[in-house]
Amino acid sequence: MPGQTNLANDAWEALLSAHAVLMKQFAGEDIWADVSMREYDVLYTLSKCPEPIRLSELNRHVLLSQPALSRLVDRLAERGLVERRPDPADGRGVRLALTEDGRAVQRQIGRQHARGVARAMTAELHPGELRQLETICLKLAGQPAGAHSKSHENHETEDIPA
Amino acid sequence: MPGQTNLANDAWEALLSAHAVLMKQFAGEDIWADVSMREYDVLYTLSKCPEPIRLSELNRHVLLSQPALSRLVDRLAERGLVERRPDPADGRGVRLALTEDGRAVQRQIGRQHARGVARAMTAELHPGELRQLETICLKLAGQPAGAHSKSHENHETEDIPA
DNA sequence: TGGAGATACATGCAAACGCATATATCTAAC
DNA sequence: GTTAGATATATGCGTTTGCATGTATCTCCA
Repeated sequence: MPGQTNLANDAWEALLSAHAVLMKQFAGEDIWADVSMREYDVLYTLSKCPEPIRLSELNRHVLLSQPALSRLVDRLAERGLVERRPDPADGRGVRLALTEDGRAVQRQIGRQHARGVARAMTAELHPGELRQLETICLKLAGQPAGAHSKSHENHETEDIPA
Repeated sequence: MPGQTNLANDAWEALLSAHAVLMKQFAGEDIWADVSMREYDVLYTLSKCPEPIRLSELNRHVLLSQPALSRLVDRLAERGLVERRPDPADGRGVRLALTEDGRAVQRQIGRQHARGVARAMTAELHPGELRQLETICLKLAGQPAGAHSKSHENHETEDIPA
């Protein structure tokens, strides 16, 4: 069934292309003086966790090798944006959470970044397409749309992905 | 209109998430011994160009800084996979193309990678969704679906994105 | 024509990355 | 209770990245 194959590969290429174009656009946003996009990605992920999470869990959401993430978190901790403490339940593990500063920084950058994201996305897509895109991508990410595992329902205008 | 904003940001987050999950999956594919994924991305892009292209043009398709791409191409050239020659029409520029070796390597890796891509994408999405995804992502990438600028119509099972 | 500014690519250098591996802890089987 | 193997994170090290900037060429207008 090479038809399916081409269809799938064309879709993946398009996704990759959209990702690259938008990332470049966002990278040019001039709001990354204090915190790089990768660092923001970590801060954002942490901001969505109701409780401290493990490094390995964080690593599932961030496209970095485990050592690279470990050291990135180091730097954020040294800057006082993230708190890293041993896990009482597992001596090997660490538990990571935003500090107050970290949360403040995430919100501040996030607010600005969200405008850029909304601008870029709504410029090309109408609401129906945005919903289609979300649904499809959630499937690809392995968390089908119905599965809103916990919180995250309808914050103000909070919540801004990287 | 914060409704649109949330919609847009949720869609972007989903796209980001899908990208990360799939990239990790593909990275684990065990076909990247000779050529890294980033290098393959360059080889693939070049493979789709009917004629040599400029570094700056290539850079529009690859998520790397200009100096990083310049050096990545250097390495590929040293390995004999890419040919880099001055542009007769513009003394500042270079023109890049795959060598025969480069084309062979791209095809070889691409063939295997394409299977992984097809497997991952078709596992979660049906053909209609694949088409929707492609259409939407092409809009985001700024090359609306109708605009198939040149070749690229219906090769065998050729054509495998990174 | 000539010179200011823009553009294309390359290079110096510090920071960040990935791979391999070390270390510590946990788990489970005996 | 030991011990073998798995898991979570950290560290050494060579490679790659990005930023700032350098060099060469092009463009355009006075």
